[in-house]
Amino acid sequence: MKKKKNELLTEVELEFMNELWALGEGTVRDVLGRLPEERNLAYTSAATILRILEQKEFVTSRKEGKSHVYIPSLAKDIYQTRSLKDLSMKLFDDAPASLVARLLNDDDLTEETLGQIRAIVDRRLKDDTG
Amino acid sequence: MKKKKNELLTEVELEFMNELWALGEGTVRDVLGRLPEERNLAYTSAATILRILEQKEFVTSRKEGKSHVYIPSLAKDIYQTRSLKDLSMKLFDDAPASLVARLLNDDDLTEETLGQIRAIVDRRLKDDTG
DNA sequence: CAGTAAATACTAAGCTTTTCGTTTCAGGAA
DNA sequence: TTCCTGAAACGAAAAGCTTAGTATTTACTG
Repeated sequence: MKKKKNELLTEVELEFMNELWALGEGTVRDVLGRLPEERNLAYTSAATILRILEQKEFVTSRKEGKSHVYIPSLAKDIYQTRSLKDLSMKLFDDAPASLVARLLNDDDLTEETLGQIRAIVDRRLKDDTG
Repeated sequence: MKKKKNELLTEVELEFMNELWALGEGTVRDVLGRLPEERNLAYTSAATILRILEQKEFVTSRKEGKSHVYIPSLAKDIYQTRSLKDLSMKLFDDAPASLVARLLNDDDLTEETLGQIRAIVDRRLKDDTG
């Protein structure tokens, strides 16, 4: 009886969702138009991806003229949380703190980013205790 | 001339690497023995995965008696950093701070985890300035 | 050496993902 | 209505992932 739906997007699905999230909603042509020049994906391929996304219920669509307009049915922030949980589980022994530790260890982090992160943590702690 | 190697592990590859990282090194049987009861994977399947990992150069092996002992050639922390960079890039507009923000927004976080995260950030800032 | 048990190598089937060609369909123009 | 255009639906090829069966090799035992 375990339905065990796979709730994670594939690589290409994520690529498309990112464009839809940025657009709010859009047709096949809208999304295709946002992909980088060198992507060179056939129109029918893009249409297929969106149809699959709809089938998997990551987006819905409505008819407008002769086109379909696709709308994300999953908010980006929800999906971000889901992905982080998945990564934390699979690669950080389910310990979000060690994920943060690893992130902060990265030498490529700029001072600015570090400052932002501190601010975020501070704010969260303030909200919590005050 | 772009080599564009795919440096990310697949789902099952990661499952196996996790066991090898925990073990330090191990044979097919060692890894298989660490998988959960209900996984029920054939010995030959496990052997295939490890062979693939070796082929993709995520592990090396040495012969010991009649078995192969597999050794990670990629450290877990390196791979953690790589994965975080990938996720940050693909889902957080390349802004690690927004990744942290999302992580901290998660209601499931315990007080303890929050405290740990603050400590980690504090420590990192101290190291940096002092 | 021959026999046996355990491990590896080989091969392939069955999925899923990614891509796109062909066909079908709907709406507007002649 | 018939023709044309742009879009969607369908089907399927190509590639990669997961699983496992069969064949072969290896190392020990008598």
